[in-house]
Amino acid sequence: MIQSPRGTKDILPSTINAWQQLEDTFRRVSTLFGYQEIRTPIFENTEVFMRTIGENTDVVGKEMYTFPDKGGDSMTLRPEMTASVARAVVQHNLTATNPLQRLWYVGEFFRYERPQKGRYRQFHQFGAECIGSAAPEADVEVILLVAKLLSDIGLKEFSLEINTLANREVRILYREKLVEYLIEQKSSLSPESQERLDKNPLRVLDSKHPLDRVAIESAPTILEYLDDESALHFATVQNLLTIAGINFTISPRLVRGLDYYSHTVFEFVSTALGAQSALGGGGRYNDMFEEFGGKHTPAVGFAMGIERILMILEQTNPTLYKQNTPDVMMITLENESYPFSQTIAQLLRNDGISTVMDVQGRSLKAQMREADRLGAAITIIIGENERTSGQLTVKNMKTGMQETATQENIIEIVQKMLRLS
RNA sequence: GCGAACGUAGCUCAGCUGGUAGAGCAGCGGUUUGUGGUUCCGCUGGUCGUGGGUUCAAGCCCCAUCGUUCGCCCCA
Repeated sequence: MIQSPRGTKDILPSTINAWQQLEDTFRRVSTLFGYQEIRTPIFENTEVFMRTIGENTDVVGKEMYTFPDKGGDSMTLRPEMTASVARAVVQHNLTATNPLQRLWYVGEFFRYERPQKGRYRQFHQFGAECIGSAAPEADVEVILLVAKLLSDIGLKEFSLEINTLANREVRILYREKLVEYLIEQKSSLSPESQERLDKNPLRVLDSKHPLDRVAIESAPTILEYLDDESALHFATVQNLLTIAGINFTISPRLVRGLDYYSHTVFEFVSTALGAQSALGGGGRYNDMFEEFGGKHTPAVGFAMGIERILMILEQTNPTLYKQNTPDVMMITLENESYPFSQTIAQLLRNDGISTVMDVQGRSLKAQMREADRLGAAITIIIGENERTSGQLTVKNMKTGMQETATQENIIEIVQKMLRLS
């Protein structure tokens, strides 16, 4: 048997309703905040991600789906969206007509790694980017959007963690200080972290390895090195969040895995998940647009993993998974009645009443059972009697009560019955 | 990429120290012939993940492979 590739999943009709409802919420909340949808290609020139995400990050180092196309160019299935959005904004010079771009997206992404719960090779993210503002108000706007989204989705068990990675000068200075400190402790660090010392020292702070815990606890934090600009930016973010009534904690060790962040970074963490606890996160990236030949454009954005959201909702909100049910099922008793049955079905459908009918020539009992299984609110029985007399039998499946109707008033009768049930 | 566990009917699982497979649910049909969801009865459905090997004999033992799960790494 041919199976779907490792780390990929079919989304079947039994769960599609939850996906559609989530997508509706994404669209609605994004629109509430004035964000507009953007769609970009599923693959890009590999360079798009190499430049922005950082060559020493795991995403680029070992997780990208990269392949040569037939012309010999290196292509990569997108592992995230921010780089693609930045590329598109520069390519179409969107900021020329409106220097502030509020954009959102939802789609599939690809990372080549070992699948486990809540982590797949093809996965789905929702995200938003606020492009063109360096102000802390933009950072907060994005966080408020996420918070509104989570609460509208019905997710309660999460917390917000924030940190600042400051501006470039501070970050470089801090990185030096941190490396100085860590080198003293090098022998007691985990092998992974010893490796990170050269490549991505900030990531050591985020290590969960027990060996690193002691060193991390007493490591200098970036908060001790903030200059006036960075400190003011971070303070304003905190102030605005507080005014908005958003609870948060400051985690000086939150650094995110990608190279492009500066100033505010944040993560929404589920308290209901295991190892894959991060629901979504984001931060400010002020230096990405130059990479694509655009002018300096400060921006802030975030992304959240849909599979993880669904994992939680599956337990807390099972009604999300309810499948769509038809309003009416036509029960057709013999071959001669099918044309009449079909005529009635079309009549109902043209009035916006979802209607199914038997297409297998099954028995009355079987058709009734199917109507029940599909959750049809109403059945309309058509046999020889109805066909010759023009009197239709309309049954309310919940109460079991039956009425008769004619072709002329059938819509009226069905509408009334639907309103009552 | 590393470590561990697990793959038997559509689903959840049983299957003794190796003797060519079973239950519940679901599906289909029936219960006096035009009424579902509850009872009762019957039926369909599996090259036991796949490919090798050991054996008179493999769902069970061995090897490989694919997949899943849980960790590590990292992240959504």
